[in-house]
Amino acid sequence: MSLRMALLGLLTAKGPSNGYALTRDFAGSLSHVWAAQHSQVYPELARLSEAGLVTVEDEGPRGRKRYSVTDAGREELRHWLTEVEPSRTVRNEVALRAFLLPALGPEVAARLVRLEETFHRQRAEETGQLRDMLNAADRPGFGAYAAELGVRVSTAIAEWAEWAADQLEAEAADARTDQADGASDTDERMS
Amino acid sequence: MSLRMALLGLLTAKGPSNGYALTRDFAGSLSHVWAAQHSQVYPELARLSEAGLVTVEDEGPRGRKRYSVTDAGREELRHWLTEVEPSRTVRNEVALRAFLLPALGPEVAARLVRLEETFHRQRAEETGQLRDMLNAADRPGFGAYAAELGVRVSTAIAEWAEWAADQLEAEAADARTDQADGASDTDERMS
DNA sequence: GGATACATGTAATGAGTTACATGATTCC
DNA sequence: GGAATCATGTAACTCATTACATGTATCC
Repeated sequence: MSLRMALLGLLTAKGPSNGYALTRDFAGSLSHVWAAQHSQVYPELARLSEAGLVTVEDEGPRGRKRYSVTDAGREELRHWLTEVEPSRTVRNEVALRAFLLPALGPEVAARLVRLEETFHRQRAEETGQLRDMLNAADRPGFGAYAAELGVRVSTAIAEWAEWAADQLEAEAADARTDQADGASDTDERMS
Repeated sequence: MSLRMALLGLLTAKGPSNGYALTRDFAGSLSHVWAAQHSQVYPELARLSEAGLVTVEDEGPRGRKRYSVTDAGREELRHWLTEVEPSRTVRNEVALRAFLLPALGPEVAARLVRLEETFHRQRAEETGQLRDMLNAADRPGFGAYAAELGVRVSTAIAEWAEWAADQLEAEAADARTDQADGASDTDERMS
């Protein structure tokens, strides 16, 4: 359902477009929000068309199809946004890895988390630039709220990673001094 | 792959367990990290067992099977955490809805975003309590890092929602005064 | 004895990924 | 003429959801 709505939304936001361009949008400005490959986009556009939520305006150069939203499509999007309870199911690999971290020794874990920090600092930076571009554009609004959200979430993750790495390094230091003291309640964790 | 690793990780963290209990973990402490239903858990445990990454320790009361991780399973988890590049594909319905917000009028959008704020403030609160419980437990570590991440991310989303709602309400107020002034470049957005 | 929680599975369907396949235009 | 990009599709497979199906122990 979400992909369907993403497509309706993109076509509402940008006006008529084709599958190829929409796929690029998923790889670009939408990439921190929703992912989709062309192999998913084309069939879904066909289904939307069959359902009367979009229409093929015309066929251009290399078999290119310009889709645009119909009134029914706009209504469907509005309905989904306002009436349908958001799905809150989370499936976040970064968080899963965070959960599993203690299965590793604190030193290895700290190193991994530092990498995570770098990645998310960078993502926050990039998304911030995107947001600034969107705000400067002629038609802000679309994408700008999502970009702001992206910046805030990436920053929060980066800060968590920094905190976690500090914790883990302290833990590693403790373990070392304990060992030096000959205190040996043997550590069962994997190294 | 992630579900597989989540199961290996849970069994590493908690020691031997059965499919029913593991499914409850996904609904509980793991619910803000990774989702899985029992219909996914049981077959995956069977596959893990066949691959020699877990073993059935014994069969209890109502056909209950106690699984525990093997050395091969522990090594597989370690390998995945340290050597396999994390998948960064994002599919976040909250963010998608944020992206699509401007397809609605600012007043309706503001109302929706306020609901979002409430939800995430609550989630942050709950996850914070979970984190405190985990930190007080005899074997902290597992889950505690993920819970801290959850608190920070939920808080960031709640703050974004507050900010966005303020923005949208200001926009709505602007639109009203414009209209009162008779300035009518007609608004094409859906209400 | 009846309700509830424990416990495990399968089947059908839908969503998403990767790989295969093809062809047209444009840029150099 | 060759490479890159534009453009659209399908097929096989994996992952995930919802619904179906069944039976056991425990609590009251």
